[in-house]
Amino acid sequence: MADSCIAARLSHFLALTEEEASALARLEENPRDYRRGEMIGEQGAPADELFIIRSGWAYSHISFDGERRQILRLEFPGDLMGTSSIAFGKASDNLTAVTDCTLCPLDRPALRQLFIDHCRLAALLFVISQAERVSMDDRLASIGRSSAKSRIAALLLDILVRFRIMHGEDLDRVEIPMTQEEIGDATGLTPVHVNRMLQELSRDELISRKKNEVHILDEVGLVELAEYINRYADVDTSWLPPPEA
Amino acid sequence: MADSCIAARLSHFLALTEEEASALARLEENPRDYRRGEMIGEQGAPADELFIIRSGWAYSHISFDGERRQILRLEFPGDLMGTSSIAFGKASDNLTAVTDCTLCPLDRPALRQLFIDHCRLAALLFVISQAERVSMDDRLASIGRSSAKSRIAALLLDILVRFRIMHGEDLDRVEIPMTQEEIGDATGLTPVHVNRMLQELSRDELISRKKNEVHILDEVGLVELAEYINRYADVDTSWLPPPEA
DNA sequence: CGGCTACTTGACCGGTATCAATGTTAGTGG
DNA sequence: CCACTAACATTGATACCGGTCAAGTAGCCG
Repeated sequence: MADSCIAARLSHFLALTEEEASALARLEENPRDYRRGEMIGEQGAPADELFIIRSGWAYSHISFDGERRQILRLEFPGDLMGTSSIAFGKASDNLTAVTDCTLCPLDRPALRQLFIDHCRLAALLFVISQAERVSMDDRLASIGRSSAKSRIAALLLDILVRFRIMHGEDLDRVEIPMTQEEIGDATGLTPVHVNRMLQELSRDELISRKKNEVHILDEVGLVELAEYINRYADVDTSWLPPPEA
Repeated sequence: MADSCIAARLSHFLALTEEEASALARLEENPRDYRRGEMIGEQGAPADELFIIRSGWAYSHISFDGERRQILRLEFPGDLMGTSSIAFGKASDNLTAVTDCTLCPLDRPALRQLFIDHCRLAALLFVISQAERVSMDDRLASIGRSSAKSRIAALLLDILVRFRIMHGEDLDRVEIPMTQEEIGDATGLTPVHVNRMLQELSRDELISRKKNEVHILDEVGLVELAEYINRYADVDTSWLPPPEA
């Protein structure tokens, strides 16, 4: 099987059949490249594509009066982006490339076919989307009810934990290619204050930084500070329909 | 057919086949009553039920150290609560009755069977969960990036717009049976500040209040202040798999 | 009537935003 | 290789929004 990002991602939750893996691989036939900072999709534009990230980072965000904006989700290799446009004809958010990245567009008919042919994968996508929703719940709680320092800690942990899905459990450092302004847009803070909080986290010896790389020194301390709950650890796939053989 | 809450809800989005409707009807169990303030489900508890609200208000919330908490979603009649427990064995949030209310519990194992037998319904649930996610996106943006007054305005508008679905488009006043502390838990504010902002909205003649009833005086002004986007436009289900019959 | 609970009001404080200046790094063209 | 530039990161000074604390008021229900 040619390397399919989405298959690699899903197989962390479930042992895929040969059939399923190749159906997924077929979704990724026409990769498209975007440059750092390039806008992939725009709020309000008619959208009948989803994207699977093959490489690079992207994020979805809502912007207000042109200045303020809120980053909603960071999207990593293997993630399925733009799923909100499944429910609406129009995109509800902007998609922007954080780094140069390669995406595999996938149109709604293809997804539909997947739902028909591979119910088990459909159910798995549903489960994953619930997990994402729960993690949005946690972000809402974090932004609504905790301090700037805790929010930054929560963001860092979320990135770390999600990277571990692809890179192994002993990962303790991540290259974060976002500007501090972007981190602020994700956490609801100003860039200046992001900077100060990162410094405080370093001073508290919870993390250390070199260039864009963040090294997690005291994960337990960070988890406590952020009141972080790792939701991906609890995903339950035992109830899914059986493989179709 | 005895009135099935969930079939009624889903048929707002899609014409159900006879087969599908009766499969849904089989999921239903006896309605259950809860009193104002009663906890319906608890964070971390094993959860194998979903609920459809037949009457009353409820909300889901996460609580932290016992004091602080964040209300995630307000749930009104017709809403499906507890879907995150489909993906996890355990509830990720608390469910509490705002008013006395009547709920229809749905059996989770039976819902699993539904995924196997009726992929189209599974896809529909997927779509609905995406729509909910988009509305969470808006709340995240509101809480992350706007002022206290705007957040209150956004909450009021959201309640109003969702009530209109059931009570008609010319509705301009809503009875809100929440305490100001609960409004604070929904918007990430303290009860004291909620009070001040409500008074400011009144002083600005955007709303007026009598007891718990809020009268929307200047909807355009509120929408502008909150930068509110009404997402409850038609959900697009045109791409779903065809009925199986 | 008393004792809740929720709402209201005022005084004050602190965390975060804002504004502004400086330092640092990467890229670009000569 | 260096000068120039443009982002981005860092630092400091100050302002303000919303939090905290505390006291008082108004309903409501026994």
